[in-house]
Amino acid sequence: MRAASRTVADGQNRRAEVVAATRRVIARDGLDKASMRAIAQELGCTTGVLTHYFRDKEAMLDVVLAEIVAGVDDRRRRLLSGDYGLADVIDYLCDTLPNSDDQIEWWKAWLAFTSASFGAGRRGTTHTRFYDQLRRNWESSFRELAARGEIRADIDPALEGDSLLALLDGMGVQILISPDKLPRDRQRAILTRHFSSIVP
Amino acid sequence: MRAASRTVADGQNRRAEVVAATRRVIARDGLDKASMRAIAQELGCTTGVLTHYFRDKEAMLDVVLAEIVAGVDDRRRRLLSGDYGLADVIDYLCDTLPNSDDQIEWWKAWLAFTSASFGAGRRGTTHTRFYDQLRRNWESSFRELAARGEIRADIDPALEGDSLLALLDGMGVQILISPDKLPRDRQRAILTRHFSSIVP
DNA sequence: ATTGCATCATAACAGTTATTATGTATGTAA
DNA sequence: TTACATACATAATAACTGTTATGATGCAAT
Repeated sequence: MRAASRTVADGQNRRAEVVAATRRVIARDGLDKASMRAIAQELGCTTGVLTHYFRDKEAMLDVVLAEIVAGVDDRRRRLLSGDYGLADVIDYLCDTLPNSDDQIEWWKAWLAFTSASFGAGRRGTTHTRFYDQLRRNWESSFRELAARGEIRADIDPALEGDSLLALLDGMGVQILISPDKLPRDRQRAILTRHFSSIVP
Repeated sequence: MRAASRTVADGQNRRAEVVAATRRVIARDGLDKASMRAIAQELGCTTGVLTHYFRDKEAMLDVVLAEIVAGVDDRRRRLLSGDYGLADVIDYLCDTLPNSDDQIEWWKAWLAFTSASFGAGRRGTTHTRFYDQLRRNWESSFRELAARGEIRADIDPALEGDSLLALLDGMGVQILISPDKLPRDRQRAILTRHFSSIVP
């Protein structure tokens, strides 16, 4: 009945709409409040839609988590296009941090999965592998920056990657908890201070 | 009946036992799995004990959260006794990070509360106030270190506090996710690098 | 026209949740 | 002993959880 109000080819997007609604509820109300009925209500339908496009609730959450990871990759690929300096990295980091509504949603959902992954075993590996990948990516980026003379040549790329990853994660959490204590210019100051020891 | 196997004056400690069991279950199985029955089973009793000493489940969780905050304060007070240098701060930070079984439990529980506090509003203020306090504490510590000549005199104490707080939080999360990627010596390396720009 | 498939709604199911009320020992004080 | 509060266990309750089965609707092809 209500399907008549939808356009055709919606079936393709319908699945993505479910995922988006799921992520929205998780970010707004928390992972524990993200029940099938709550997600369905967020989308404006019944749970029949969810069960039609996904076998399990777990399958839904897996896709949400996968999209978060893919989103980080996408933004990072945009940074790496062409020659980028330390200033570009700082700009990229500020865009990645939970400043915009979009990023706040991503970060909250990601953090919800993170704390939930401690108990469970299956989704925990997703986190370790994702962070391993981020570590390797940053390491190679710092190696590249050092080779191009953007930063000092005697730095330890792996150590720089680990340090930045930790700082970034911590800043994200702090911003989510009290955004007004850590506005954009404050973030830039922290990042600039962090990189002050590796500028040539 | 089973109360006969307990000693007298237990009534005083019994409440603390409930809190400890609650924290244990949260750290091991996650906040969502920490049901009244699960906590009671962890303690080896029924939910009657829990309802006897606490009005709500929420009241229990509040005490758990308060104990975590108090634990951080206790450890910090031990650091501030007497003259402490930058090396002492690094030692303290390594002890605070989730390296020991105790600290792992504290950190996991804290992180569970953190991600859960985004949706709810009541417990969220606990987080913001706690972090504000940490921020102020670190700021004054850095000011003191600068006055004593342990670190450079031209640093920004508030910025140093914010930076360290973020880095510390991030390192804690990273260690919980993949402890073998961030062992103790690696942690020390990151902290040493972090402080390299403020040594005299 | 009819068959069939995709897309949902509805309802029932068993399980789990926190909360509450009630019962039952045990110890203490009068 | 009697009276009473402490310290639990037990059980019932209503609400909520994910999953599943069953229908209903509309479109597309035969």
